Amino acid sequence: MARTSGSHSEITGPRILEAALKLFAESGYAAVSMRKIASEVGVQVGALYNYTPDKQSLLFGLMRDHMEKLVAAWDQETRPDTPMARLEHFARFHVGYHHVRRDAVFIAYMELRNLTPENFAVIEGLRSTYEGKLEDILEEGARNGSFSVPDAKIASMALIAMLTGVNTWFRETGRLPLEEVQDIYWEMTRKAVTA
Amino acid sequence: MARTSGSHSEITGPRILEAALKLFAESGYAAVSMRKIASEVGVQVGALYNYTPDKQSLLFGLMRDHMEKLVAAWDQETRPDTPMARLEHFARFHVGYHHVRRDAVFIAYMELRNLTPENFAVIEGLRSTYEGKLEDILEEGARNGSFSVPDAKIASMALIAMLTGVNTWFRETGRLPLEEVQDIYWEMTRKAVTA
DNA sequence: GTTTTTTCGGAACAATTGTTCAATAACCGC
DNA sequence: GCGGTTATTGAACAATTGTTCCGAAAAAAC
Repeated sequence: MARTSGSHSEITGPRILEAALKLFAESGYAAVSMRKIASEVGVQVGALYNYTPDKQSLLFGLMRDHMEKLVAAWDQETRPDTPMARLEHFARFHVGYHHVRRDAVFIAYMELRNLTPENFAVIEGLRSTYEGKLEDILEEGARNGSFSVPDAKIASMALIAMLTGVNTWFRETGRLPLEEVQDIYWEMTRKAVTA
Repeated sequence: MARTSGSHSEITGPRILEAALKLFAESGYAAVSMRKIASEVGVQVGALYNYTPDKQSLLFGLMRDHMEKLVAAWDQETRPDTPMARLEHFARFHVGYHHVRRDAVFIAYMELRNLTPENFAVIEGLRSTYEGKLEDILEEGARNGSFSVPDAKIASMALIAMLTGVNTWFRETGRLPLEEVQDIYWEMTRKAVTA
């Protein structure tokens, strides 16, 4: 056989990315073979190489895409007037955005080791950019007296770790709806940075 | 050749565990071959199987050992009188203990996916046990009015995520000594759970 | 309807994987 | 220094890995 009936790059391409995202998140980059990805898509291994030069690019593409969209999404959010309101917006945005993109978030945090040094630097830069958004909010709030943070950089890392942690346990079928979880985490966030 | 001069199971055994710990932490379980571990120890692959039945047991043994020691170490700590003092002790202990065992902590959090279901259940149980220690403190403090936490379970997960996050960025050569970092994180922890 | 382009199957490649095992040399109690 | 025990080598195994490539079939262009 050769080209299959109904095959289209606009269909197969995204399906490969979806499959890779899902499988990398489930089992980890190194544990997922190109054949497993192909099988998930319903295609032979060779076909994957019409869409990616190699496995590493597949991973890097997914991670870069996620991080760029994350930064862009935050930049497009409304910007409330006060640091306090901006921090609340950030906390809720972070939890919500990360929740609906569990797999991509998981990969972006877990597969850094499997990136080549150059690719790692790119992702790390994007992560640093995003983290800087929170750091800026904390610094503004510290300056105008809204917050009490001795070190905005450390505080931003601490808060992001806490907020991102929601993904490790929250399930939509669980005890609480996401909105209540966001309320709780925002409350802890607010108290942690105020006097 | 056969047995090498100076070889001893009391020496090789621990060295294999050290090498596996280091390499798993560096590159991830799936990306580390048994040959790489052997090479790090300075031995041939076959020799590893005098010390572990298979690769999975090597990983599981490292993770279980770490988690059991973590729980035991906390149980042996002094138990201050008030929930507030106990929480402070926990925050500082957690950051300190995790810092000096970076590799084991990293593996215990990153390689859960590579455990068989039975092994996963064991590790998950130990993690839950440890987390329960913090949850208990928060609940006691909530009952006697020291803390203001609407949900001790969620709060404990949030705090552990925040505290564990220190490991992702703290380096001893960095700007601050660990003691100051512990001060900052304890301050955020305290404020996050008080009214 | 013919030609060009797009997309994929299927086989092949060398390299690497986890694991087993017989042979053998070093160690150690006597 | 002899004999049993312990620890390791080195080769071998089948299975799987990422990647390449050619031919062929479907789709698109004309």
